[in-house]
Amino acid sequence: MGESSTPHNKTVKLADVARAAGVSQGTVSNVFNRPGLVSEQLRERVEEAAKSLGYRGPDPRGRLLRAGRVNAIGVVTVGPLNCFFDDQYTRLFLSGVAKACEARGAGISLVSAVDDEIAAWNIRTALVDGFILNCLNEGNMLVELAEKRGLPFVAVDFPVGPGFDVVRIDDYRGAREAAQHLLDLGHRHFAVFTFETEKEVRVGFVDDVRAERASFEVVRRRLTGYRDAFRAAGLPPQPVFETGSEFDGVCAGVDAVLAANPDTTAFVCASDRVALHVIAYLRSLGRKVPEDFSVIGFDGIEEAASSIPPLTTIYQPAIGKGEAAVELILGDKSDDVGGRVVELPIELIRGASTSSPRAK
Amino acid sequence: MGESSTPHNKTVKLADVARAAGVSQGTVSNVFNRPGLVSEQLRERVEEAAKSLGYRGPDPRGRLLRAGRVNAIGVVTVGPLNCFFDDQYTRLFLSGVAKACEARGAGISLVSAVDDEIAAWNIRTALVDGFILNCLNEGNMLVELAEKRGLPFVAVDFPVGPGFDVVRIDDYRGAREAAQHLLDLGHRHFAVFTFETEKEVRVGFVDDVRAERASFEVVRRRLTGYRDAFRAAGLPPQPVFETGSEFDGVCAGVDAVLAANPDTTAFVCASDRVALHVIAYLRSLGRKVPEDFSVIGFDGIEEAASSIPPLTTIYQPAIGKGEAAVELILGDKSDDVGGRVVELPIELIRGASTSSPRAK
DNA sequence: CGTTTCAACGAGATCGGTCGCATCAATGGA
DNA sequence: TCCATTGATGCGACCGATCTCGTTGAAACG
Repeated sequence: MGESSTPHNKTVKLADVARAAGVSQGTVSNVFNRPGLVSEQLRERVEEAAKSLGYRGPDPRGRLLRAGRVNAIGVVTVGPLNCFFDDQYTRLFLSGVAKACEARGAGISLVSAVDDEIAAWNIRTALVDGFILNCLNEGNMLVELAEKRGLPFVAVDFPVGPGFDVVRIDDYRGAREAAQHLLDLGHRHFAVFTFETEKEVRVGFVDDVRAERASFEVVRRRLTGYRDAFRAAGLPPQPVFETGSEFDGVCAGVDAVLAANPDTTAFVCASDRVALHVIAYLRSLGRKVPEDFSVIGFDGIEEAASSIPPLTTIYQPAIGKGEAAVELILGDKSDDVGGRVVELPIELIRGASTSSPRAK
Repeated sequence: MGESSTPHNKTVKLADVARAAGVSQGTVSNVFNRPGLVSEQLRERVEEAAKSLGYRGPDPRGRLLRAGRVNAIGVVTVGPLNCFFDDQYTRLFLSGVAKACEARGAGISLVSAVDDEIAAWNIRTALVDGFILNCLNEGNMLVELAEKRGLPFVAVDFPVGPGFDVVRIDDYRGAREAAQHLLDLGHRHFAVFTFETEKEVRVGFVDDVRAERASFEVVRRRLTGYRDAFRAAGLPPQPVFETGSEFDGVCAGVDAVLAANPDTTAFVCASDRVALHVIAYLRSLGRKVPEDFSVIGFDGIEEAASSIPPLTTIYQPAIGKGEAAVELILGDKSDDVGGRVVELPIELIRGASTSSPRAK
């Protein structure tokens, strides 16, 4: 009872093992990290000492401080952490990020930015080598915070800015192609279903002023694309409705649009998710797609291809965006001036959710 | 040209700011972390010095070494990183993990374990406060590695072991209920579609020996559940086919089973994903569900509820499992003896993919 | 006016490793 | 035999911040 046999009160560290084995710290470090540099005899002695002391190997914290590199990148998103997993498109994007990180042997840290304060703290203190900034609105604080942190970062779907890299698609063209596809089929009365124009979803019609002032540049670019397509076809402005991504908002949108304009024959949706909601709701109302209404999505997620009917949509390479973002951060650092822009191609996928409008 | 005005070659650190402001390091630290403890006058002086030196605030690496806590937990999965995002069930599980982490202000690190060596390195060196071990097979190295690391960890869907916590469901009962549901409907000829029985998928029939030796305990428990249900109903052993989770394997399974036993009327599937594949393939063969065949899934993912027909399935609380795992790691550490077991309830969801077999 | 008290701040000791360089012995060739 | 080379180790200096004490000064108190 006099003395404890195991020194459990203190964590054993490299120096303890070194002392016990009668060697220097550097040698112990080598035993664990570069065993080839150490003679077998000495190595065994050190390993024995380590085992008898219960040493578990070099603590990554000490290594980190010395090495400087974390070997992980942080993915930031506005909103709660689980929004990384709640959305199909985000999921695909992250899948690309994951694939590219894996290939480079890097890890991924999910950092949340539910509110401004948490975002600030997390971006200041996250243990990462760089950031991927997702779901941004223009002038977003995230970019400022990342700049302040001084680590490399990539902004996804963001207006090009000075000194940092951007990955994006041509949202304007995507929107315009979607509208054009329906125009080509003969549609003349549309409903445009858009993402939130402000930080908070506000289900309802969106007037021109609100459309032009939309916080998210993606939203502005797309709305402009639709507008230009309609205008070029000689059509008056078509109604724009902010539905958000949830089923309820979409239902409200369908109801409102059909009440305001019973001639509507085509729904132009901000995402496949919204489009699938539209189809489900129309079906529940006893209306058929594409016989009664044409519906076009955006994204090209898996569910869109296997839905009934298969969705016509604007495919964007979500996985490719994720991979590109990682490459920008982890890749060649020779010109770290930033300001590189990667714009990935989109493509119209002709499914069976669009057709010529029925003659009335 | 004699001297550079900005000392850009070295990173400025706390000590530099302290020297420039003529205060101690501790005071600078307080200015950034506990501003209230510092007189306004001094704070301004320090902040000015920091700004003029381009100091970006305390480096998290130093803080980490000193503080000890990373404030993040690592989620480990066998296989590539992107398998976190490629599977609906995993996605739900992680959504639960994310939610719980968010609530506690912790971050999430995704750590990959593609092969043994990478797993060993990552678990040894991941900057986390604890691990959630996912997708395990019995005797899996992951548990040993986590034990060696000496950090708290939770094993999900794993045989109970000494000294560590486990989150699971009653797979035996789930399987038995699934089979019983179909037995109650009058089915007598089944096909059981199972996950991989070894580390690598091997599409094909599974004999008793292989079934009993299955690497994954989940698989063994479920197969035992099915077997006991059939046995209790006075039925001979029913064919078990290893399909994996991909469409091709499932098609092969359907073909093989129908060729071997044309009387088959019911498919008992390892997951909703497999069940949906079965339904899709049967439909492509011109067979109807549930008129020609009954199909039951496992998991209760969203797609199962919205499929056509809605899937009958054994629901398991994937999100709840994730939350429970986080609670075990981050929660009350008073009894850190480990060995706690959280078993979450399952539930039979009656969809429309099962019915009484058609009289022949 | 002496003493207590408390806030504000400084000094120094960690936290746990890793890296560069010096050292020392052994080996090999001239 | 002697010097150059090579390989294995030891030594000490960081990496960057935070925590624990102890000190100081001034206000407060009797």
